Amino acid sequence: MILDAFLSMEHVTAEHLYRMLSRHKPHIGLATIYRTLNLLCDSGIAQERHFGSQTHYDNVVNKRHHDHMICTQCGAIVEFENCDIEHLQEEVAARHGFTITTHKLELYGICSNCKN
Amino acid sequence: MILDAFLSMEHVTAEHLYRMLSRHKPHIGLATIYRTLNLLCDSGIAQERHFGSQTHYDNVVNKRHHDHMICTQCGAIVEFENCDIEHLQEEVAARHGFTITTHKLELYGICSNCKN
DNA sequence: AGCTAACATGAGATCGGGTCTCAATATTAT
DNA sequence: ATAATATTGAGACCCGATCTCATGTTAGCT
Repeated sequence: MILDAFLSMEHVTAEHLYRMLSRHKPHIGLATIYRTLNLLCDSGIAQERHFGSQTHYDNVVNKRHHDHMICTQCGAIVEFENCDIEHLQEEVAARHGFTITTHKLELYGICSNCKN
Repeated sequence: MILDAFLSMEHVTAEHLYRMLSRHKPHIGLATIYRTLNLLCDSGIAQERHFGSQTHYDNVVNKRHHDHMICTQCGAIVEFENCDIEHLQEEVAARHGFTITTHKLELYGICSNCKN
């Protein structure tokens, strides 16, 4: 159930899944949701993202590496890829003798919908 | 006292300040440290950074906008500026009709010291 | 100096995400 | 059917950060 619900959306919080699932299964526990989401992360199906106070779990099935734009008004999350940025990051790191293992790039702002 | 201690270093956590200051002032409270750090943030002297589980407070007096590289081994934090990356970010955002208000770019990896 | 109103402090309670525990339940293998 | 193993849910617990409130400190008046 948790896997199905998770796969049906792009980004979700544990709380959100909990609310969704407890409609059909009233005694589901948050612990199980967190446990399952952690399993999904371990298996590479999900990835944790820390945009705000709550952890978002990103469904990365069939997705390549990408970064995020987050609308601070409606919470919309848009994904994007940009090799040029990645390349520049490597360049900066090399200049400091640094070897990158992971990185985090998040753009916060107002999405096109919220401007109108 | 808190301001002086804060200004004497580049990045610090509330806990770290607390341990430093309580050596000379045993009854100092964590609440006061957090309150003061929040004031410094409001006044633009400090900026919060969320690298790990604890909030780091970045002393931004006389600093321009910059991003960070964090060594996952020793915890060293290196600052860098890169206009090209910023520019590409704006480009990506514009392509999605997005107006950036802030962004977060963090490179995690191994610093030159830790490689030896 | 004396008085008061306004503010700052510290100890500990509280909050909020997330994890852990453990008894109960479900699954699997024999 | 039985025993061994794994999963679940309720609630306790953890940790960083914030809030509360009684006490201390400071500033502004006279």
